[in-house]
Amino acid sequence: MDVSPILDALNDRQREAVTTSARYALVIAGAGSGKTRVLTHRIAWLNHVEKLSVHGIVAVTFTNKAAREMRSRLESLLDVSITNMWLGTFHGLCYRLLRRHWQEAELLQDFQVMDAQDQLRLVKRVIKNLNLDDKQWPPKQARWFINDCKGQGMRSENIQESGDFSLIQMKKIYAAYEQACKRAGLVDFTELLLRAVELLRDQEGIRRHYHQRFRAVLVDEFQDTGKLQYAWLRHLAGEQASLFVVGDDDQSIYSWRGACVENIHSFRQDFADTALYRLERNYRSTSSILTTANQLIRTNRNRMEKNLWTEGKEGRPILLFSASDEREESQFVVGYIQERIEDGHGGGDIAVLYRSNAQSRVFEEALFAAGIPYRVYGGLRFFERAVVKDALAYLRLTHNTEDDQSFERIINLPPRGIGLRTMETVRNVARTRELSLYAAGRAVLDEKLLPARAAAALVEFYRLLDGFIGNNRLPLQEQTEHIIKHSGLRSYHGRANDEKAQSNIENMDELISAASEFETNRLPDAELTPAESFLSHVALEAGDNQAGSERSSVQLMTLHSAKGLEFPLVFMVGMEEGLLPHAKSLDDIDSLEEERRLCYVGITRAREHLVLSYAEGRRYYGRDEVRNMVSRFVYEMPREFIEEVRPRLHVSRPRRNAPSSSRSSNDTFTEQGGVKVGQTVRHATFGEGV
DNA sequence: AACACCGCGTTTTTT
DNA sequence: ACGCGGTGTT
Repeated sequence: MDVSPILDALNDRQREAVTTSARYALVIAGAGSGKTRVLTHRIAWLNHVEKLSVHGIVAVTFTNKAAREMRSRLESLLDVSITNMWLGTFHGLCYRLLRRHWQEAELLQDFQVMDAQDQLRLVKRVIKNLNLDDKQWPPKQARWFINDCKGQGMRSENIQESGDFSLIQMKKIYAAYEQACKRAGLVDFTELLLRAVELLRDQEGIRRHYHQRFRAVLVDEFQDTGKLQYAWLRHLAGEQASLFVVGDDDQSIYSWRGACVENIHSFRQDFADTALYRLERNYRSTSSILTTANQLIRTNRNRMEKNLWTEGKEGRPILLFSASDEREESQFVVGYIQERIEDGHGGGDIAVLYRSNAQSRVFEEALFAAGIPYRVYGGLRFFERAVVKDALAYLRLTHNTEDDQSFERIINLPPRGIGLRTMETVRNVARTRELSLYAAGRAVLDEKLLPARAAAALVEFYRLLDGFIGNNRLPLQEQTEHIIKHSGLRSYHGRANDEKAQSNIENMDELISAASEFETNRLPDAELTPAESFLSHVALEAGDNQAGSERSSVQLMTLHSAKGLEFPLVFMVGMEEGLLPHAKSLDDIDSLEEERRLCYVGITRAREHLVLSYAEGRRYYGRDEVRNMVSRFVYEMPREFIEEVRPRLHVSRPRRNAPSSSRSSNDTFTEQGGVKVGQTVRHATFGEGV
C-alpha cells in the first residue's frame, strides 16, 4: 500500500499524530500548525491503512463552514465516497440522530428547530402566558437560564426548589417553556444536544447500535466543547471507538457561551493512556509575528506550555500607530490600505479586526469615502432577516398548523384587519381548550364568537392559509413563490420606494432561489417533505450575512469571527485598555486571560504584516472618552519587534527619530516629545490633530 | 394602520 | 450616539 500521498505532505510531528496507534489521542495544535490537515489525513490514514470504512467514522466540527472545508478536503484526499460518513457540526449530527430516532427521543416526527430569535419569542410568550411581568422577569434572562440549565444537563424537574423565589419562578418558566416546545414540536439549539445525550444515555439499544457502527470519532476545535458536547462524545465513542481530538487551549475564546477548556485537561484523565501530540511548527506567519504572539500568550498562567516556531523569515516589524482619536485611527488605517492596494495588493488580503462591532463604523465610513470596497462580517444572517422569517413562518404554518409561533407572527402580516381583540379571543380559546392557535381560530369562527367585521377578516385569512396548505405538495420553490406573492408579503414589504423596500424584495427573491437550490441539491429523505427539511436546514445553517462576498473587498470583522482565518495583512485596531482587554473583562483573571487569548488569536491571523493601532480619545456610546491607555497587551509583546509609526510610548525598539531610552523594558505609559493629551499638534503626514 | 415618541441596552457568536 | 421594541396618538 502506498501511503505517501497521506504522509508526504506532513512534518514529523504531524505524521506522528496521524499515524498514532493510541486509542485516545489529544493533539494540541497551535495556530497555523495545520490542524485541519492532520484531521483529514488522519481520516485518510484510518481509511487506507487501517482499512476502516468511512461508514464507521464520525468527524465533528463546530461550524458548518469548517465541516464543508473538511468535506471538500477529504473528497480530494480519499478515493471513496464520503456521502455516508458522519461529518458535520455537533448540532447537525445530533439533529440527524434525533430525526432517525424521534420516537425514542420522544419528539414529534416533524419536529422543527428554532433559532435563537425564535427561542426568545417563545420565552416571551411563555412568560406572558404565565401572567408574569416581563420587566421583572426579562425574557433574555430566562432564556439564558434555560440554556444554561440545559448546558449542564438539567431539566426543569431537576432544579432544586430552595427558598429562592426567583429560582422558583425561573423553574416555572423553564417548565412552561418545555411544555410549549413539546406541544408545538419545537427544539432549540441546546435541546438538540441535550436530547441526543439523553437518547444515547437512556436507550441502550440505540447506543449499542452506534457503538457497533462507529470505530473512530474525531473532533475539531476541542477547546470549544462544552459539558454537553463532551458527554455526547463519551456516549458516542463508548468502549470501542477511538477518539482523536484536536484543539488549542490558547485559542479558547468562547468560555462565555459555555465552552469549557477544562475538557482538554480532563480528557487525559477520563481516557486512560491518552497519547499527547503537540504541533508547534507554524506555516502561516513570519517569525516576528509569531514571536510576538508567543511572548504575549506566555503571560497567561493557565495554559499548556507550547512554543510556536517557524522556519520562515523574520519579516517586517509589527507597526504600532498611536492616534489621537478614532477618526485619525481610521484615516491612518485606510491610508495605509490605500497604499497597499496601489502597490497591487488585493483588498481581500487585508483584514481589519476589532473587539466589538460598534468599532466598525468609522472604518466603514473611511473606506467608503476612499472608494475601497469592503465587507463587514456580523450582523443579521440571511435566514435571520425579518422578511425572510416572515415568509418562512407562512411556510412553517402550512406544514404544521400546531406552530403557534408562526401563527402569531403572520396572522396580521401584512395587516389584514385582525386586531388585538380578535387575537385575545383566539388565545383564550386556545388556552382554555388546549388547542393550537390555528385550531382555536377555527373554533372561534364556527361558534361565531366575533363581530362580523373581525370574523370576515379571519375567514379571509383561513381561506388564504388553507389555499397554501392545499399547495403543500407542490415543488418547494413554487410553494415559496406562491406564498410570497399571495400572502401579500411582497407588495407589503416592497411597497415603499426606498432602499429598504428594494432589499426586502431582493431578500424574498433570494429566498425563492435558496428554496429551489435546496430542492435540487438535497439528499432524498423518506421521512420528511422537502419543505420540512428545508425549514430545519434554515435553522441549522443561517446562511451568509452578506449577498456578494467579493474577493477583492477589505474584510472587517471582530476578533472572534476572525478565528480560523488568515490574511497577509492584518490590522488590529482599538488596542486600548477598556476595549482589548474589554472593560467588562477586567475584574477577574480568567476573563482577562481570555481577552489575552483573543489578542493572540488576532495576532496569529497575520501572515506577513501586522499593524496595531489605538486611539487616545474616542467617542463611545455618545460619550467622549479621553486619556485612553494603550492596551497592556502591547507591553507584553517583545519591544524589539514593534515599531512605532509615531513614537509616543517606549514600547518599541529605538528608531531613527526616537530618542533612545534607557528605561526598563516593563516601564509604563509615558508621553513623549512634550506632547500632552488634548494638546493640538501638527504632524507632517497626519496634519492637525488633538 | 401608520406614525411618533420613549426608554433601554449597548463584548464577543454558532448552532 | 443609535437602533430597536414597545406603547400611545392620530
